[in-house]
Amino acid sequence: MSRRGYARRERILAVALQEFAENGYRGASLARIAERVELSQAGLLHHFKSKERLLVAVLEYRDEMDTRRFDLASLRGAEALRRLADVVDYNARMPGLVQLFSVISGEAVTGDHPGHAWALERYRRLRASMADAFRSGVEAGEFRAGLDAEALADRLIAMMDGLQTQWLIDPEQVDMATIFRGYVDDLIAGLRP
Amino acid sequence: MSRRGYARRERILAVALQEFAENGYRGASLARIAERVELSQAGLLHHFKSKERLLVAVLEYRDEMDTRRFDLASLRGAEALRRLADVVDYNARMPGLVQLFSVISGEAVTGDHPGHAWALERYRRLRASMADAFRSGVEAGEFRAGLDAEALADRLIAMMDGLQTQWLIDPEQVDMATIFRGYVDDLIAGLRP
DNA sequence: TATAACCAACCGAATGATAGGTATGTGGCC
DNA sequence: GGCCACATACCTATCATTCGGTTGGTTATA
Repeated sequence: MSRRGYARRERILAVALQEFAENGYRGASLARIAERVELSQAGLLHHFKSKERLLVAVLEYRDEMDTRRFDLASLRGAEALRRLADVVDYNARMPGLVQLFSVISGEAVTGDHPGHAWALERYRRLRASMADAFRSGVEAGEFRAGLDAEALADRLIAMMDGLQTQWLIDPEQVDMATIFRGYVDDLIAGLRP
Repeated sequence: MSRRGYARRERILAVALQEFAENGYRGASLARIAERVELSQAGLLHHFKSKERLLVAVLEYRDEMDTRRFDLASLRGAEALRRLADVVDYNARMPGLVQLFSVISGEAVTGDHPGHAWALERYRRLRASMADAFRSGVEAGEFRAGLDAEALADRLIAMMDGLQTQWLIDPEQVDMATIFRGYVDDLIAGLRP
């Protein structure tokens, strides 16, 4: 891939991210994306062979950015939870990213959706990572023994994602970042041995 | 409206609910809904003048069923929270209803979506209702004074909705009802004066 | 009781827009 | 010269919606 081609792909991914976030997978149109990148539709499909592949590429692109910015898996105990609250803080300043995630994972509950595999994988990875954090917190004496790490991880993820949806629908009423941090703080306090 | 017409409308609403749940608003097609109701597309549009109106009718239809089944607003304190856990129990046996809600509120984060007003209204009503429950719990001496009723309500709704999405995407790993009840029980225990 | 008027409940066909995707060609950079 | 990065042109499918009708039953009137 040439330098020019590479730059174009980045452009396409950025625009497609916005369009998918705005309209969902089904609602987004290749024609509109192409127009915004100043390309013909066929030209767009030269870079990504189908709409489905474009979505997958966008999701991977987003995941890659996230992983680079926050290395959650390497943290343990309360520190991991606080870092997750940092992620939410960051997201609160990036409504586009949150909206992409929210719209796509809403659509992707259907098994045949092209984003389904991604959503499933993301949940499992995040759940495993947070469950580890709870367990390592126990080992470190930070959290009381006997906690249900998987259930706590599920709750944490549900809280994060649920607040995102609420915040997107009603941004004036819902202070996502503050509420999430409040939950995390209460959780840490409640788990002390 | 004739008896026959009324029955037809009910049929349409039931089928449309499934289709919107399956494919979202944008992904659903009037042609397919009409086909399943054994009606021409024009015949379908005789009963509901546009796709948008059909969606709104479906959402209202679902809300009405819910309201009839669970009268959340009249309950107070811990009782209201436990009743919400009952709702989640019930939902766990009705994946279609949960999916409708999940898909539509995912799509409806965009302001111009025909379900946006519904989603906004639903959040605000539910938040007010649950915040009241927390406050009345304080008055009854069930919960400690000084709690942030609105924030707790937001958390509760986020938890419920977030778990629904997780459950739909990964039903084998996520036991929505149990996890939610666990959260509610912990919450009630943690709020004791 | 017969009939005229009306209306809900449809249907078939057509509309214009838009969808994703393909086949074929071409200009420019390495 | 060869390949990457496109464009033009085109295809078929599907979309929501509209129009102009036809039924069959109900209601009001004479």
